[in-house]
Amino acid sequence: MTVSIKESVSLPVGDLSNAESCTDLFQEVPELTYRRGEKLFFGSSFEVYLVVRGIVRLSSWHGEKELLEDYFHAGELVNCGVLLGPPPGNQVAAAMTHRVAIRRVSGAFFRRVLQSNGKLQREVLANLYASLNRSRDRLYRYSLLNARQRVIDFLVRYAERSGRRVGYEHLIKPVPTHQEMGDIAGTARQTVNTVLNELRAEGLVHFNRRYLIIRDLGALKEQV
DNA sequence: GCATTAACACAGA
DNA sequence: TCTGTGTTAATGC
Repeated sequence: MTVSIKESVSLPVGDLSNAESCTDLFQEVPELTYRRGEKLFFGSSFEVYLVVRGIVRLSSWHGEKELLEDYFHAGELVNCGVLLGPPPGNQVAAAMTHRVAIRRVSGAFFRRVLQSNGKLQREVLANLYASLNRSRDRLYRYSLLNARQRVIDFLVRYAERSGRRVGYEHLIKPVPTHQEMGDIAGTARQTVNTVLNELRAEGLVHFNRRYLIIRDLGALKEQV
């Protein structure tokens, strides 16, 4: 079953066999925007998505329970696996931040371009490898870290991935909600709140609804 | 003792 | 006024 919330898949035109980067494949297709929580797809998707703005969360459903598998920032590709085999069928991709923009092309089109472009093949492999590593890291975190450490680990990773460096500090803006941080860290939103307040009391972070500043990323890392 | 669940207050739409 | 979020207290494992 393929169900897309926003239909109208358009194909890029022109010769892309010499494309320098995977993002080139998305240049001709229109940008689609999503509000927080809105679904990019559910069930199976045979398309590949480029995140242009915001964060996309990918999760899978197992009966009544949802497992957050991965999340993707601007510039990253979602659903790359469809280039190598059929999608699992129980996945949901949704906008995790306020305003998410993506572009998408069909997996079939993507595969055609890949066949004659070794550079893009290596880029896709690197992308899949990075995703594999994130999964392995998540397994490590769930089995070896407690809730507090997982929240801190999330902060460090998030800051390094999409935080802005301001002098010795790191600015996270906009701030994910405690609910979202809890989803990613695998804990309750109340626990996230408790940990953040402890870190604030220790002078390691400063935050409000609009932004979060990590005073000392190094000191934070040592707590994981 | 740690983490989740419950309960409540508050802010923004 | 309603929904989502932040905070604190109670409960369970």
